Amino acid sequence: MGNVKVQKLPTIRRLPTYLYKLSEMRKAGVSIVATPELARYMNLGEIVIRKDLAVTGVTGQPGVGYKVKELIEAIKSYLNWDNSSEAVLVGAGSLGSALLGYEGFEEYGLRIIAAFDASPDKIGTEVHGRTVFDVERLSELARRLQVRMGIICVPAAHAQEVADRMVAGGIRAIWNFANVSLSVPDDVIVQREVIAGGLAVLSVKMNRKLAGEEDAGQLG
Amino acid sequence: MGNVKVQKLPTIRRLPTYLYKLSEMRKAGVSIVATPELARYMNLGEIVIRKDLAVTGVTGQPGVGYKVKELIEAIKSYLNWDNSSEAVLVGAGSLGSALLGYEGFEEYGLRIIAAFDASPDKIGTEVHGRTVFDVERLSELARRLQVRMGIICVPAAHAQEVADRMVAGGIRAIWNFANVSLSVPDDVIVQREVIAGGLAVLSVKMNRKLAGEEDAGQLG
DNA sequence: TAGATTGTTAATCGATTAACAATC
DNA sequence: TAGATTGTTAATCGATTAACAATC
Repeated sequence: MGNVKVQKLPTIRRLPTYLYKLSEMRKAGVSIVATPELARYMNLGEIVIRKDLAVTGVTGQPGVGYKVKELIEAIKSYLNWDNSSEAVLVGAGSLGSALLGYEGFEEYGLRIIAAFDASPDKIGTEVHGRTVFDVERLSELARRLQVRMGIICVPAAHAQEVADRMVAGGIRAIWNFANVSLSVPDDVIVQREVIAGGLAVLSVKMNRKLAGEEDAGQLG
Repeated sequence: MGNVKVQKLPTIRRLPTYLYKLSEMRKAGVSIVATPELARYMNLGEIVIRKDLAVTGVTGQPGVGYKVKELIEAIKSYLNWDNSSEAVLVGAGSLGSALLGYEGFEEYGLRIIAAFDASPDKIGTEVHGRTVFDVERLSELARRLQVRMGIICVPAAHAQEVADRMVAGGIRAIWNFANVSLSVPDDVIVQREVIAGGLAVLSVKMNRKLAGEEDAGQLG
């Protein structure tokens, strides 16, 4: 179904959080960071931090710590976020607009260069500085713009159709915020985002809490 | 740090996806579902599905399948989504507005009953039918409304302050979309949502794909 | 040298997968 | 009965945690 087996998924999911923290530190002029500080920030054990950082290939200095700048570069390189990739977004509703307005993506090597929608009310307007095109033109423009990544923010009922257009337009990676599983060719990757998943985890934690147990991280 | 150790996290994260699919099926008049169909929908192996459904305590009928209605109720009950809980949301920016506008939450037992913001431009306005109050009134109103859950959609720099107000207002569960780790008392639960985590996974999948490996799910 | 921290190796734990008997 | 599917038990695999030597 167009996907790739990936290991160390929990670590990978945490990398953007490290990246954010490290960037803040660099801005503040800090050049060295040691595990205990990151552990506190991440709400995780020190060993977890060291194992996480290890995947990037960076090696720290015993008794001292890691170079902030080196870590930032290594994480970006590991995620291939150093050469910023371009994406198109389909569905300029509330979620789509929120993503278009999120400035943090630049830091994550993502540039959303165009938006698409099916509604005549939206086509031709600008959302956070990006023109909204007719979704009919998605394949054509994706191909012309040489975009490799597509973000789907349309209602579930239209997601497959949008995915088809993306594939036809040469898109090879889809970030899917719609609540459906997509059928795509084997050489196309789909990452589905289910925000409600986090809510489910929170709900279970609440229930458990009321029942008694203790201790874990905020990420999970 | 105010948290609970939870097992079977991957399963829990998937439950909302099952719930969505099952609700669709019920709407379509389907009353029985078997593993193979769900496996196809979820892009997962059949055994995973059966193990997942097992946590809800529902028992299927060999050779036949599970009762859709029974599954829906069991999942909702497992997540405690049957008695819908109320929440307040802070930060009526683009992400906050998107969440306020998301109708799917009702299905997930969540009702956002009020919104808060610090900006005079927003205070007093309505966003998707909810009045935006001054964040100064957060503690007071949360207490009066007897709300147990808070959703944070403010910039990282203000998140801790908002969390403090929530705690002061009697909120015991925080869904945190800001890019910081929050300090809260031990009896408060925080679930941090890092959308960029999904982007990281997608990036790594892309890189691996270019390198060659194969096969996995869309959820991950 | 003493203190701190890294990074490796081993042990534990949980999640995923496989095999298969039980059931409709 | 035959075919399909469930659910249990065991095997494999990977992730988390612990212990500790190596290094600055």
